[in-house]
Formats: sequence, C-alpha cells, structure tokens
Amino acid sequence: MTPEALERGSKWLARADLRPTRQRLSLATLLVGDGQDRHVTAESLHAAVERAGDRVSLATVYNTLRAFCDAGLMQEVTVDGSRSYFDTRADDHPHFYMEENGSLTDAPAGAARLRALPDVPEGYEIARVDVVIRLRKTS
Amino acid sequence: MTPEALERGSKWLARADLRPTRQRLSLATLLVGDGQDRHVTAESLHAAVERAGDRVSLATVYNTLRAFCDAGLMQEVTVDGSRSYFDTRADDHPHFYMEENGSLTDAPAGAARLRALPDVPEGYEIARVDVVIRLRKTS
DNA sequence: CTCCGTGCAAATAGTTTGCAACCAA
DNA sequence: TTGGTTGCAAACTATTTGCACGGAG
Repeated sequence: MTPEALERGSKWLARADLRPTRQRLSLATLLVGDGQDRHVTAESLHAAVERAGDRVSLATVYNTLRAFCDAGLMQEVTVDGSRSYFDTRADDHPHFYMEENGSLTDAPAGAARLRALPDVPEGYEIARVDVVIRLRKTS
Repeated sequence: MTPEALERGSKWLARADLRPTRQRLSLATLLVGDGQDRHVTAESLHAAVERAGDRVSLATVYNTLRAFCDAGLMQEVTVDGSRSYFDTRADDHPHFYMEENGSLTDAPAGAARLRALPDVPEGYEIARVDVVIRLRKTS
C-alpha cells in the first residue's frame, strides 16, 4: 500500500473520530485508499486483507464494517438476503446487482432516479429509497 | 376458513400444477383466500397457520414458500438481510418498509416508477428492479 | 402402488457476542 | 493508566437438507 493510500485511509478514519488502530487502518486503506468507491462483503474484504499480507480476524472485519456504518462512513446494502454488502458511498444511489456472480456496482448517475415519490402513510417519512437493478447475462 | 377462501387457494395451486396437499391448501388459503395481496415471512405465516388451528411444520412452510416462488406464484423480497419476505404479487412493483416494526406493504401504484433505466452493461439485461422505500416514524 | 410431499432433527451459513489480552492516548 | 479494540471460540438466527414415513393420484 502506497503512503498516499495510507493517508487517505487515515483521514477517512479521522473524519469519523475513529481511533486509527492497525486493523482499522488496514481496512480503511483497502476501502478508500485509491479514492474509488467500493462494494464489499465481510468475506471479500477479509480476503483482500490477507491478499495484502495483513492479518485481521473475520470477526473484527464484521465489527469494523458495522462501526464504519454507524459512523456514517459507509452504508449497508441489502440485495441478496444471504449476505450483506457494504458501500463506501454513504449517500442514496441506485445499484446494479449481477445475479450471475453476486457482484454489486453503482448504477450510472441520474438515470435511475424515481419519477415521483408515492404518498407516504400518515405519520411516516422517507428514510431512504433503495433501488437495486438486477441484471442477468443476455442469453 | 370459508369455502370461498378454500376454493381460491385451491385454484391458485392448480394454476401452478402443485398437488393440493393439506399443508399447501392451508398455506394457500391463508395467503390468497381473501383475494388480498400479502407480505409474509416464514415465521409470520407459520404463526398464522397455528392461529388458524392448523398444523404445518416450519420447515414445510419454508419449503412450500420456496416452491410457490419457483412456480411463479409469489416473489421473494429482500429488504432486511436478516429475513426474507414473500409477496403474493409476483410482478415488479415498489414496496414500503416500515423500519419501526419490520412490516412490508405495497407502495401506491405508479408513483414510484423509475424515470428512466440506466445504460445496462454490455451483455446484460434487466431481470428485475427492486424499489424499497424505507419509512421511519415522523419525530 | 408409486412418488411426491412432509416432519423432524441435524446441518449450514452468515453474523454477533462474551471475555481475556492488548494497545493507542 | 485506562478505556476503547481485538481475537478467538462459542452462541445465534434464519434457512436448508437427509431420511423415514405418509398420503395424493
């Protein structure tokens, strides 16, 4: 990991007042080190850590992703039921989900915006609107 | 359960060539007996069965809901990650999800339709578009 | 009579948690 | 020093599965 990536991760943690431990720095660097948005599962991030030569327990990956979400640095995206995805973009935006290989990506901006919002039941307000466009390989 | 409800359930099964066993009839009747659309979890449906004085094992509720989905009678909706919802409406439509109590309902027709679909990656086509509007109580 | 369907209990997968050791401040 | 963090293993929850029995056609 480059020093620049490390710094990005570091600042990202600082932004949420999270103590920069070795494990958090390792995960943060992998998540935002290159400035790209990323969609990971606990498993995939854990694998990435090992690939990078670091060592963080799977439980800590889970707990840390949860902490990042609580801190508003990431958001959890539910597409599949069997596992959770975590997105480094915390704002409300649509996703592509490839059923073929279970990968999640951002859908191109703007295109999938809702035409209008439905009447919300009395006493409620909209917390978030999840849009997941499921894709399959063209046959 | 009224004879009319029973007949509705019966026809519903027939439509998918599913053998009308006692258990399937019981579930089908609870699901579509009154002609209303319904959003259930395996647990909630199992509870409804017991409340109705019938007896179907939880495993069978799971297996049967899965069978109904495979047959195209229902669709599985993923909103929460921790559990699956099953919707008696099998077509593509938006949902309200009340975070407060975990209930799922249909959003009013038409309002939440997408303005346009984004450019889909080469070699893929849209299988389904899931729209879940998360609601929280107004504070 | 023949299979599909069912029930039970055990297996599984993803995720969380209790607790002792650790480390950043 | 000291309270927040981590690792491990065990706990948990939702769901699926193997297998013997039972019922629909």
